[in-house]
Amino acid sequence: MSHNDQRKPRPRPTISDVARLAGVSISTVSRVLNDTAPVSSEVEHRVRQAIEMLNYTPHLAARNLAVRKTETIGLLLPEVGNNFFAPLLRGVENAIRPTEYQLLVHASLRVPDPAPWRHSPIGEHNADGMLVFVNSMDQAELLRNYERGFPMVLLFFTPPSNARIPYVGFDNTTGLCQVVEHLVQVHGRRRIVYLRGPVGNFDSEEREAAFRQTMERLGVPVYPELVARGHYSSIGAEQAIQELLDRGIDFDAVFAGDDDAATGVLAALRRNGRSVPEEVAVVGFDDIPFSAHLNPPLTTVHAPVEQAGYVAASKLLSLLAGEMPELATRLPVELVIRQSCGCDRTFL
Amino acid sequence: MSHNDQRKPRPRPTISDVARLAGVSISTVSRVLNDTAPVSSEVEHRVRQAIEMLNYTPHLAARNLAVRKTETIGLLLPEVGNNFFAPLLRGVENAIRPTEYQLLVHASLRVPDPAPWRHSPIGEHNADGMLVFVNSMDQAELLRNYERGFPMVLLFFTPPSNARIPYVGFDNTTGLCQVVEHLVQVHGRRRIVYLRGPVGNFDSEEREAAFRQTMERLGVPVYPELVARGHYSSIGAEQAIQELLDRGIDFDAVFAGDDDAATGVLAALRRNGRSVPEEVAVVGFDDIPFSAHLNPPLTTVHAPVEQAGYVAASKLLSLLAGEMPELATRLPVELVIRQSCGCDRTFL
DNA sequence: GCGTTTTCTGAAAGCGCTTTCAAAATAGCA
DNA sequence: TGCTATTTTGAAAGCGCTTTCAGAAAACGC
Repeated sequence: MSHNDQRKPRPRPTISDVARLAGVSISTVSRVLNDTAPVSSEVEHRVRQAIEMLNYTPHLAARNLAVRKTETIGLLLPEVGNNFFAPLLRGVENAIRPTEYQLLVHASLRVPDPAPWRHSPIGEHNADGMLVFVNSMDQAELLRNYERGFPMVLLFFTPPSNARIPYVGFDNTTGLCQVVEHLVQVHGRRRIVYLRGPVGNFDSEEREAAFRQTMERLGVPVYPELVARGHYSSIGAEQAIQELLDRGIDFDAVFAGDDDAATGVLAALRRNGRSVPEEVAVVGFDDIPFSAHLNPPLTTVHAPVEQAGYVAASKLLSLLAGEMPELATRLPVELVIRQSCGCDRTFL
Repeated sequence: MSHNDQRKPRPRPTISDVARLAGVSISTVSRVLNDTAPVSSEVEHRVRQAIEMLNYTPHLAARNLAVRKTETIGLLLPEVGNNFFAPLLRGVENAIRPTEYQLLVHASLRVPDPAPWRHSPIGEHNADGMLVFVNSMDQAELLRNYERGFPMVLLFFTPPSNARIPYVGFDNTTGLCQVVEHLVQVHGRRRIVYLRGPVGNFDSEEREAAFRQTMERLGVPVYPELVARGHYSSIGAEQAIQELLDRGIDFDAVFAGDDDAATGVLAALRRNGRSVPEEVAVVGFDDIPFSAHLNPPLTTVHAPVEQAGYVAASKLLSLLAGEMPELATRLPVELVIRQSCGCDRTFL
């Protein structure tokens, strides 16, 4: 109803205003702004003074248009509920900070686009390159961007085989191998439930393959009734476990998929009076900060999320610099043993 | 070293390319793109076809320049380590999604700026308005933007008294009052340690004031040796508690500042063999998802972070629409009682 | 001092789009 | 059919900046 009554909405000064006030041409102002050509110190001083007085800030859109670069890199995420966006972002930020680039973040909810000609909300038109999180962009668009030569790097999934797009992910295979070996070799568990992530999730599928392979190698069967979907979420996992329990299915360990899911597993088990780790051991994946504080402290595999963000952004930066970074990076993960597996490490 | 060998880096098509291919003028193309004026259906069809063929996407910087709007709103954050970044972003995204706006996120590390004329990395020049998180922008710049009439809304802090900038925060006072009352009235605690947040943090100061006030009202003293700084972080709080313990200071409860800090408190206490809640009760603030899974489940006050993001973004949107939203919003918080205070709620 | 470099500066074009403004095409009506 | 009212279209200016190009000024050499 009422008007926005912020005061003095005088129009923002432009480069011409500065030029006029300093008594020079706009070219000169531009030169002192960007230091692209020598300017006599007397003139430079006048210009700086004018800038100061007017409180002038160059208009980025105009600049971008003129130089045909946006100086921003995009980060495309799927639904933002995920607990590891914070560290991921931190990594990206750290890589980007020393540069001129800005970060444009977009969380796509994957709604079908109303305007068919308007492609992704972030792309060639508003970014010089982008970081694509798994499940945030469909394959067709990914390919289209690739064909156009638009710089991208993929986070936590690999590109279609014919596209040479750099990506970074975790060494899921080794991680799973280690945690499973630990469960069966040191704790003698055999009926291990495996909680998958969301359907179509790359990491999830890779982990499952590694799981089956390791189990086979160790000679312990993967019981079909013990693999369920935990959706990498606390409540999803809780329900999955509850259902197994309700169906009277017996198990002595669970790989939760990730740590979020592990908290759900812990909750379900506790509510049903199953002791962890005595009756059932539980392990996660990711090692989010809270894992150490769960009850019992969670044995999990540490995934360097922040580093992933950093590495991905660095790759993109080098792509933008015209270089071709290493295509694939698998960040090493590390088994961190606490107590939920049955080990007796003292806390912290 | 090697070149970026993505193929076919043919230049992106412009509106002129589309016009030429469709055999019309660029004005016409613009019109079908934006539906700003009637276009005969035959022509419209040709244009759409051309757009399709060329896989054309309008260049946003150019468009922004022409219309003098950026269609993006900025979100300025301090260091992104914060655990409630994810829900906050989710709220903001939800509010923004139905609109045309994009979200530009910038985490400022508060480094002194090298180029003095280049103000905030996000501001008038690249956004139509912005959401300013506490501690992410200095007062001078805040005021400067305000004077210019640049739309902003503040998150978790109030503006200088002479600036009518909308803000949203939590009802810290009520929250603190409730949790403190609970501690002293139902659990009879009297020697309560109070862990402050980071220096200069608005919420922290507000909470401390409320704490002192409530204590006074209840007639229980605030012992100076019991107030320390927990920095709203797990390890900060852990150290603070450890130090109190080392100094042999006695206490029977601790208000941790926030839930992150509470996990640190719990860890320190456990490591030193103090039982929670029997010997010392601990409570937090925020109610992050993990709080329910801590050992023991944390009694805390629930702060609707996602809602805060949503409300803040909505306010900004209405500011952008030329309206003046309600200036101050204090989101209600709610005491959630679990077990770390000494209550015996069954889990979940 | 005078021609020649070298340094500094301004005019003007152009980045890709929107948006007047007026002309061209079409429709409406007598 | 002729003339006006209406719809559809294109030319051109302009958004705020960078950058080429060439001219002006200053510095240099002899």
